[in-house]
Amino acid sequence: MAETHLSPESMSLPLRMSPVASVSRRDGVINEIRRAVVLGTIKPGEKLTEVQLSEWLNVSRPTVREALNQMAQEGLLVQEPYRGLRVATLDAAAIMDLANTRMALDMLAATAIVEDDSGRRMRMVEESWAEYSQVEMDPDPVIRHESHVAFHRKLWAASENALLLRLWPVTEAHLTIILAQDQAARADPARAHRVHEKLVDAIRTKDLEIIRKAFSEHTVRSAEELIPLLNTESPKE
Amino acid sequence: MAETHLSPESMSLPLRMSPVASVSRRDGVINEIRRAVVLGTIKPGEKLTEVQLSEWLNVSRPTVREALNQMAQEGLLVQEPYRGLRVATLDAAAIMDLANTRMALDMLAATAIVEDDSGRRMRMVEESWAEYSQVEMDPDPVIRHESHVAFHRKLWAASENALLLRLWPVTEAHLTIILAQDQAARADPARAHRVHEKLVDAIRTKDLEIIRKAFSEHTVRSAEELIPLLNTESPKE
DNA sequence: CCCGATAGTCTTGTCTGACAATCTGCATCA
DNA sequence: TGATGCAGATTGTCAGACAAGACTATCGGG
Repeated sequence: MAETHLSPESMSLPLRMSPVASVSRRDGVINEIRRAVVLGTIKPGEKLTEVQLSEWLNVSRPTVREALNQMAQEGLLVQEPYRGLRVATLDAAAIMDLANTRMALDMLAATAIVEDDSGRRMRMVEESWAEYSQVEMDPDPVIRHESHVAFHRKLWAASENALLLRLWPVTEAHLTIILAQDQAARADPARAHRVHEKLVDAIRTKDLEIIRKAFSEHTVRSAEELIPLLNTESPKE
Repeated sequence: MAETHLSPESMSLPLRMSPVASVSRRDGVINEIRRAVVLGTIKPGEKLTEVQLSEWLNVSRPTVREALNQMAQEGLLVQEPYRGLRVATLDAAAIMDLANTRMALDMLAATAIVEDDSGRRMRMVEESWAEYSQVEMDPDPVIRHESHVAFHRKLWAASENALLLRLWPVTEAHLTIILAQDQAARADPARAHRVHEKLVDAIRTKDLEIIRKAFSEHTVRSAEELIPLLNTESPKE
């Protein structure tokens, strides 16, 4: 996988319409590493070195370093001083922590959405759902993961709560780790579609109790299903 | 500020938890800038340049850069590509966002604390309260701010929710900005003491409704009081 | 006189190369 | 055999440099 150079000059045509703000090289590096984690190319617990990655991705060490710092701050990587970085591993407790925290924040977002009389926030939800529906069946698991993640981020964005949006990257990192640990988790896009459709339907009712049940179904239940699947092997290198 | 070496061999008991993990120079820079923001030395909206800060703090530009990146990620600074960094400013909506989000997450933490039968989490709350009480009347406003912030962080830590702890830095950054924008907000330590005492008392009852009321009193009310005090001057340099 | 284009400058983004601090593993010696 | 110390590896930090994009001010045209 050494030939994934993100040389911008190779493509002279400015016709890429991806809204990815990957203008900077650092963002490119981040995307590349994140993709490797999602794909399982880099396994949880595996050690990463700055020089290795800089050769790998054909960028300088400072650039790699900035990317790694950011990802460590988000929690996708864990950093031990003078000892390197590893892809984070999460245990059963962490999975439940994520589920509980998302319940709280998803409900916060939902409350803000249903309390908006202008209908703008609800419209944003519909937009997110439409975009998600378009690509959810993509054969590329990375694309599916990204669209899934983007859907939930847009749900938070629809609440128009500025802090919530800032909390998202950290939440997403945890989510990514968990899904990366269990490959089977993203094996059933049809089921994912049904669950998310119920979620949107619930939000449309504007009944917070119904919404809570739908989120519980979506988040807590899937977490409880995920925990027994944990392969609890010790971190190796 | 360089002589903070305390040899770990001197104390053989592994009792100490976090003396200051500021082993690195980057953390020193972060603390320095954060302190300047809290003190009002750097005002919201003011522009920061990397070279200026590196001369200022006597460190290299890459080090300053790493610090600035981290703080931008936390939200204390806002970063516009090729245009520099400024101390973030928050409007009334953002203050209410912070209050609502903290309500949700504080209640999540409180729920985890009261549901813990071992009593360990409640003991952590008591510890946090004891530490906070010791320094809350310190004449240095920065010390007071830090102890206040540390108290709330430890409340989240007491929930033993790993994700919550990772969400704290972003939350703290918003809190810091808001308090920095309104100097008067930290002018009354006695009142702060009463409010926080009621908070701890409420948690001791283990009654979630009482706890909710206390947090509401603490968080939402103070936010509503803060909003009219906003000096809505345009960002200058 | 006012307005728009262009050049210069400033700041960030990135690179190269280097050195110090620290951890790890292996070899040596009591 | 066990402890010690040295060498390699990796991170943390530094210095200097250049390119890319954005801001500013001057100059020319309407």
